[in-house]
Amino acid sequence: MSNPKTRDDASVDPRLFLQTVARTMRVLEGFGRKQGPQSLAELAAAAEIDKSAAQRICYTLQTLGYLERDAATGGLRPGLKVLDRTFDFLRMHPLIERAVPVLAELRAMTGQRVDLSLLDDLSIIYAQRLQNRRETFVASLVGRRLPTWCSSGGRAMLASLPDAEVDSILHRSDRRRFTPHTVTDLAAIWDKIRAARRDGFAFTEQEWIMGEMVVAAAVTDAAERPVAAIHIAGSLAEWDARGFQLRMGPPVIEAARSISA
Amino acid sequence: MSNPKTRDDASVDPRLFLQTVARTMRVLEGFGRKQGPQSLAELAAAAEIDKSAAQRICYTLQTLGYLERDAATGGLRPGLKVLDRTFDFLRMHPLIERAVPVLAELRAMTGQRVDLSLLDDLSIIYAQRLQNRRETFVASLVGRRLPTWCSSGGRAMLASLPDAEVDSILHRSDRRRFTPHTVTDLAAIWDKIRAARRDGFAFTEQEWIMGEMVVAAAVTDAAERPVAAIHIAGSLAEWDARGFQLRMGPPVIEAARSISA
DNA sequence: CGCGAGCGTATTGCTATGCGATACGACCGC
DNA sequence: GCGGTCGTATCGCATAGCAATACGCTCGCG
Repeated sequence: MSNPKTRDDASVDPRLFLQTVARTMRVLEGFGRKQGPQSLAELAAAAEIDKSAAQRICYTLQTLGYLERDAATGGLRPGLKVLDRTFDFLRMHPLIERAVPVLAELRAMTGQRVDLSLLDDLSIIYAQRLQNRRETFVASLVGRRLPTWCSSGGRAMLASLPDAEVDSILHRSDRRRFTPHTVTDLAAIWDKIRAARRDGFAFTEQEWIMGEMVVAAAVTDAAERPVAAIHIAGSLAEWDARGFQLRMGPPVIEAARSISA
Repeated sequence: MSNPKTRDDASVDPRLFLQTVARTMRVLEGFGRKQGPQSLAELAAAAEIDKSAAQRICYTLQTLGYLERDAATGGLRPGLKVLDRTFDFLRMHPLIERAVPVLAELRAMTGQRVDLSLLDDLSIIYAQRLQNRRETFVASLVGRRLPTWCSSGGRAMLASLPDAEVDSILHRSDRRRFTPHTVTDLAAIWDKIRAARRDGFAFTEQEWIMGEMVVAAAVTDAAERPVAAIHIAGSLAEWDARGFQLRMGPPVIEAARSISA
């Protein structure tokens, strides 16, 4: 996850870098791996610190509401305060507030599921999701990461990047197969990206979830760099691929354009 | 926000409490107040630390991806990594994963907006939101806080608490008016809570947003304590209050029961 | 046109703060 | 009932973080 926005590890100034802060964040990041509440020892191991340090950090985080004890198991899990930070992130983000009404309108107009994702180098992250009527199985939550190289939004954003950066991302990505339809071949992915450049939107079909297809268009900032993507997802049970692109392509392009800087 | 789960300030053991961690979190909490990216000095002031400390903390958080520089203004705002913590919170929470399919089904069945909120003493926090077709103005995001005393979900959860705790929450709350219909009188609120105990769900009408009414039922844990609430929100333009309660009351009760421990 | 207030950034020596080894009691399963 | 592992508590030491200070920059106001 060596985000270009994130400072490079090599260039960290130890005079300004606070070990305690880094350890604290590593503790909070220890939840990514396993399901269910974690023990103090597990968090210590995940953060690569000893039990004493984990004890002090967890005690403090718990005091502040960023960790909670699970009533059932007695283990630790992220606390409610985390959602306050989520809210701040969404509120302070230059795109989100502008995007929300546009997404809502897009969803009302198309009747499909509409998502907003943000680019973070090798991953995209869902920041908003507006589901459609018949979607009962919503595995995706705010904060979910998907690989840039095989998601529709990711490909749309790649299409707005210079070739060299696309190559860099594709080469650093772990291009494993998620469904039988995932396109993993480099040349084939490049074909898809060129198609997205030509059409103004990317299209993927069952590359992540079977039965699902997605059109997506990139949102760019003032410097014309892609920062986000708008997705429209539909079911193969209701649409054929060609008709879906014809119907959803123009609105998704227009929506993305309208919130670009 | 003195959550009962949060350790009491008085009983903090200074031997285990890390000042640096607390300062770091106070910096991140500095975004709550104002709109738009913050300067280093503003964050320092909000966290009540000097510029040096803020510099070290912000440098570290930025390195780790929890803060970002805003491209336009050069100011600071919460970073993408925040959404990873959101995802962890949602994934690790004992209720959320069980709740999501139930909420989706409820939304499909009723066609209304459906929310899941969590109780945090004087506030409730939205953890999931499934909007309805015609909702174009979605001011509410994940992490949004609403007052417990005047929200439908909050009243439903109050109804599941012993009288003494209800009194405590009501008295510590700032009961200001949000719309002309907000019920601020203590005795009147108690009437509403007793009605919720009788009916199994709470009902509010235009107390937070004009034109909106909400039914909500509490979700309880193994100890029968309220931890969350399911809301169904509808528009006065489409329903009358009585009909809405008759139609939405039973399904919201059933949904809340099905995810209670 | 230039002055100064405010910003972000960089450096330093001091000591309070966080460190990690250690120890204790509780709980569980082999 | 006995190791293993858990969470919790204690303590002296040195290092990690502290606060003061200084520098250059950009605005906005005079």
